[in-house]
Formats: sequence, C-alpha cells, structure tokens
Amino acid sequence: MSLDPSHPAAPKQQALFDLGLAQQADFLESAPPGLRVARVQIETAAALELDYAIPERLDRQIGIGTRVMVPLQHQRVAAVVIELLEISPHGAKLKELSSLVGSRPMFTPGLIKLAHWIAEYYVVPVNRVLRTMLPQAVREKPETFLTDSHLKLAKEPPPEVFEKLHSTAPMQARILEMLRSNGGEATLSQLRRDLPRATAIIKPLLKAGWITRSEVRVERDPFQTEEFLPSQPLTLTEEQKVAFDQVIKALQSPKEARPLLLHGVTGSGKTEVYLQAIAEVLKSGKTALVLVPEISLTPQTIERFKARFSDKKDTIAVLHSHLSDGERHDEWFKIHEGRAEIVIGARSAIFAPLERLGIIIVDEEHEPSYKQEDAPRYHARDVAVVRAKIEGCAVLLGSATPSLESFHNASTAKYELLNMTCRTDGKSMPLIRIVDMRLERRRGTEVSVANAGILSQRLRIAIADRLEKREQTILFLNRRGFNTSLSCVSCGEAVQCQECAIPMTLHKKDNRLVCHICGARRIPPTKCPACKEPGLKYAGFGTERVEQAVREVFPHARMARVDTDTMQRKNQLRDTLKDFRAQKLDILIGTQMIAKGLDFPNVTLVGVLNADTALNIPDFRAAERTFQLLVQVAGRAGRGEIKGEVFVQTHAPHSPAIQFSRHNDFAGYADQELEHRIAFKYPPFSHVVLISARGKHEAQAEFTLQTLHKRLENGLPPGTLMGEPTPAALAKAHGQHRFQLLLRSEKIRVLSAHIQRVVQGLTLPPDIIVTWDVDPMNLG
DNA sequence: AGCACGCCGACT
DNA sequence: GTCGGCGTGCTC
Repeated sequence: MSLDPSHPAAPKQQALFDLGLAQQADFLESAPPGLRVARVQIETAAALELDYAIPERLDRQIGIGTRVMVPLQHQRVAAVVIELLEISPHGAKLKELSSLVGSRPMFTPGLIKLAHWIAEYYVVPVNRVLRTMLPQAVREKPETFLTDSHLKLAKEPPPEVFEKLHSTAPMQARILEMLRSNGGEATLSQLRRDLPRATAIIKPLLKAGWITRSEVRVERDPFQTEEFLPSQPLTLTEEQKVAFDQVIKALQSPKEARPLLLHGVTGSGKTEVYLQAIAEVLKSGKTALVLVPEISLTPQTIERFKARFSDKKDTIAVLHSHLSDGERHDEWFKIHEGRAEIVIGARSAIFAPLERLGIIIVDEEHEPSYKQEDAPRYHARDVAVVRAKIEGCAVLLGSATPSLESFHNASTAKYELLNMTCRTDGKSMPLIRIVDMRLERRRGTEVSVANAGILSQRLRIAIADRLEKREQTILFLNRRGFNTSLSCVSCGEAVQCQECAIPMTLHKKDNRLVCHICGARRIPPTKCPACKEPGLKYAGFGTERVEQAVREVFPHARMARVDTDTMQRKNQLRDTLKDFRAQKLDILIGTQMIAKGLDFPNVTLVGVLNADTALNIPDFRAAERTFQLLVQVAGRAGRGEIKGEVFVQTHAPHSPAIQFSRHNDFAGYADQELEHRIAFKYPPFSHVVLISARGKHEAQAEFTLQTLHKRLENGLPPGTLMGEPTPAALAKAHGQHRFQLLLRSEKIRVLSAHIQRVVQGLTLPPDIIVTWDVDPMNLG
C-alpha cells in the first residue's frame, strides 16, 4: 500500500459515470400490480403504522422498503413502506402518498423484517430501528453526490482558429490544447489544477461549440489514493481445509445449515478461511458481508481484502465510523445500487442494503463492541444470525476466544462448531508465565521497590534480554494516566470527581487530576477535600507512570506510549505502529489500542502489567473478559520466526481466567466458567435485561425505579428472576445518580413483551431517564 | 364566560 | 413527532 501525497483529496477519475445511469428503476419488474394500499411506518413517530392509497402515477414504483413522503394532518412527513395491501381496513379515509424518496427502495424487504425483529427483541419502537439502519447522510441528503463536469472536444478546431485564439484568448487556446493532449477529454477539476479560472474560460468555448460538457458523478472513495498488491489464495492447512469444507456445505444448502462458529487459535488462519469462502460466494453471483470490530478495521485489514480481490476491488464497500459523511453516503449508495459485492464494516454495517447475500461473517464475534450502547441496543452478532436466517444465507462467527453464549450454542447444537487448534506456521503458542506480584512485593528487590511494583524482576530481565537480542516488547496495561488515585492518609477518602463517583487519575504531563468518566479536570489539591487534613498520597499506576518506570530502568531503549493521551494527532497511531513495525522502536507501552489484531513478527515478548484490573470489575463477565484479553494479548507475541514469551503480572495467580489462559485452554476455561453461570442462572443459561434510572436527584431516581419494579412484578412471566433496585456499580456519572434493576429469564421473548407492556404506559418525571438493555454487555 | 395550560389520543 | 380536543382551574 502506498499513499500518493500530491493530491490527497483528488477524486478518483475512473469512477466517473453518467448521473442518470443508476436511476433506472430496474427493481420494478417484481412489484406486483393490483396492490393499491401501502402500509407505512412514519419515521418520526414511534409505532405509528398508517395506510395510504398509492396514486396511479406511483403505481408499480412502490415496494416494501420504499421511503415515501406522506401527508399527516397538516404536514408532510417521511415514512417507510412496510407492507402492500389490496384494501385497507380504514377504507374510505385513506389519503394518497405524496412522493417517493430516492429512486428505489432504501430498505430491502429482509431489512424491514429484521427491523421488526429488533424492535420486538430489544423493546424499541420500530421507527427508531429504521432510523438506525440508514446512515445520517443517507437519511438526510439522499443521492447528493459530488459532481464534476466532463469536458470533451466536440470537433477538431482548424489551425486558423487556434491561431486566432492564441492572440485574442490565449487561455482558451491553452484549454483546447490540454484537451487535445489528453485524448480529447478531461474533467473540469483536472483543468483547474493548472488553470484555477478554467470554469470561466470554458464558457466561450462551450458557446462556440468547440467543446461539450456533461455532469458526472465523482465517488468519494476513502481508499482512492491507496494501491493494493494483488495476493493469491494460500494453500490451506488440513484444519483450515476441514473448516472450509464445512463452510462450503453451508453455502450449498444455507437454509438447512446452522450458524457456524469457527473457533481458531490466534494465528490459525481464520481470515484465509473467510477470504476463500467469500471467493466461493462471489463465484455463485452472491454477495458477502463481513463484520469486524471497529478497532481492527484498520487499513491493514481492508488491504488484505482489497489485495485478494484486487481484480474487483471497486466492488468492495467499507463502512465504519472514521469515514466522512460524504464517503459514508457514497459507500452506502454503492451497496444500494448493487455495485458492491463485498461489504466490510463495523457494527452498523450489519444493516448494509446488500441483496443476494451469500454469507455473513462476524470476525472476533466475542468482542463487546458489537453491542450498541444506546437505543436500539442491538448486538450485531446476534442480529447477523437473525439476518442470515431471514435472507437464507450462511453465517460464520469467528474467534480465538468465543463468547460463552456462542460456545454454548455450539455445545447444544444450535450452532455448528469448527475447530482450528494449530498455527498455520506450525509454531507452538507462546510460553505464558504467571508472575505473582504478592511474592514480588515481599521479595522487595531494589528495582521493584523503586518502581512500586510496576515491573517484576522477571519481566525486567526478559525485557533486557530482548533489548540485547534486538527483539521487540509490548507492555500492556489497561489504564491511562500516571497514578490512578489520590487518597487522604487521615480519612482514607480518595479525591473524587464532583460529577462522578470515581477517584480521579493524575495525568502528570499537565499536572491535573482527570475524571475518566466525564473528563473533568482539576489541579491536585494539597489538603483532603473531605477532612481538610494535609497528607495526600498517590497510588495505582497507569501507562504514563509505566513509561517513566521503563525509561528509568532502560534509559537507552527506544519506546513509545500508545493511549488516547498520546495519540491525539491524526495518523499518530498509524505512524507509531509503522515505526514499531520498522523496528525503530524497541518497546511499545499501551492500552486496549495495542491489545488486538496487531501483527508484528519481531515481537517476542509481551508483558501484561496488571491482569487484575479487568478481573475486579463487578460484572459476571469480568473473568471471561480477562481470559479473552490474556489470550488475545498473548497472540501478539511470537507471530514471526522466534517463539514468543508472555509475562502476566497478577495478584490473583490462581484465578481460573489466568490459569486457563496460560495453556490457551479455552475448553477448560469454558467448562469451569459455565458451571458458575448455570449455578447463578447467568447467560448463556438465561437472558439478562438491565433496567436503569438516572437523574440529578438521587431519591427521585431511586423512587422511579422502585415504582417500575412494582409495575414489573404485576404479571411477571413465570421463570423470570427479578432483583431489587440497587445503586449501579458506577453510582454517579455526569452528575446523575444511577440505579439499576436486573432481570433474568430463559424466555427472553416473553420477558421483552412484558417489559414492552409495562414501559409503554409509563409516565416518567421529566428529569429522570429510564433505559432498558436486553442482553447487556456492561452491568453498570 | 373566557382563556391559559397540560394531558392524552389520533393521525391513514 | 405534532396537533387539536377537552377538562381543570384561574381571572375578569
């Protein structure tokens, strides 16, 4: 991949084509005649389904999923057609649809079904779901493409004309020459690169008829400046072949096939299986949808797809949060107009309007980022399974550390399990060494004392060894800042944020205490804000402190810190990772950002500085998260020729998450964890619904939730376990007090329906916000 | 009686 | 979401 710095925003010229082309309504052939009534969902009004008559002039242009404008009282509002009928029960009083929005249905019938499923399952109004399904730019400014003027030499001007122009209008002559040397055509923006005033100069030429002008669309392509070296399919290992054959079977009879769960250890070549499966899908004229977590949606990931399908890389559409509105609009329309065969994207790409879907792939299916944190609070992996069912296509979930939900579904034969246990390079998994920091502290070696338990002696020796061998090290710590708390020696209180109930973190670079929830900053106090005594003591360490410690111990090592504090500048992360890959750096210290998906062949040592952080979160998934994190982080070590080594520093060396990750023993870990889950009726043995109330007034928030609790008790479906309203783990955030209520049930559809009933008749105090989350990923 | 205000249901 | 109907309660 290379970047062309000369015209970073230069529109891609190959993508020019006539504006009118895509607007032919070829989908109409399938619209059945005789259905005169359209049932629509009003976009702005929750659960408002109304019937409208289809006027003659729009006959056969209206299908399920068409966006339309309809008269509603005295207004004209946007709506989506969800059903076509012969007659309406509302008979005579039907008004007529006003007009179409866009030149073809914005939703496929499958997506309309999916929207209703989501609405019911997650207890959200369907209009909210439909809204989420379209990117904002598509919803608000559909079909607003960037255009350019395509200029063509209409006829070759005779020499005397040239001569005359040269003396009377030299600029005009120059433009004619430019066109001639460019094969008789060019775009206006091309001309303007050399002649900024070209727009005005071409006017007389157009008038005289020497050139013609036509408006063409220009794609805003997020990858226009990048080149991709074609790659060939790799030879599959035995294990990959077995997995691949199962995928092929599913592709051949998708309606009978179960969702596939591909459990492949890090480095087992899951992506190669995806790529070859997609190639099969494309061969049969179908399309493929690939979901990846936002964090791994890096240029490297996309490069891999574009490189493999380099002959048709223009048929790959990419959807993620770092696109500009314009780019997202154009990528979406590329899919909408049927010009995309492969879509790669983050969570919301599950709503890509692809037709003829052959397969949906969800990579890293265990990733919590697939859960949307605001309404509709859907889980893209679960939505993918439902969409595949609706579309009648195959669905493949992949992970080195499957979620227990998916693993359980595989154990109970709802899903089909495909295992890949070996690395493709035949290398063994890295050695994982557990360092008991309690012993380390007791031992009190001079270095560990100086570094307040940040680097164990064993890890320090290992780093020194790598520095000597010119191999690289990654140090991982899931906390930013210097110290993680500032507490009073007298009363023990930690300095908290005014708005949130958490201790503030010291960021030494600008000597401020920072709240990691709301971002509030304050100068560190010298006296305890609670008891007014002096004597405040910092404790706990973050990445900033680690960087200092490592610099003290290894003053000559070249290192960089990667967290949101250091990666503020655009492209800074990319540049740092590039330097690390080019071995201009010896040590990379960082948070989440460096834990996942990265592949550096020369990294032979990974240190997890505090494996306990994730373990101590009050959430029934804390251990599962820790296990996943350790296995994924360990996967960063030894991707190249040399065997990797991982040091995991912990105060809880015997905890199962840590012990099982040591041998990369997923099955052992899962068995053990599932015993807990079944004992406490937690997922996957139930579905959880988390209801919360928050507001400025603590008592009011609590009372609201208590009232809701009472209402839920009335007619609570049998088999539902309902807790009591309790303060949330984060009891106060952004100045609002938070309470929560946990419900569990094996029959989530029944519970959802009950919550729907209770919630719809709810009138809330104006300043209290109540939310409900079906299958939450965060309890707090 | 006349009017402001807020709640609630209808909107096709 | 927005509008209008209707009931309540206050003012003239």
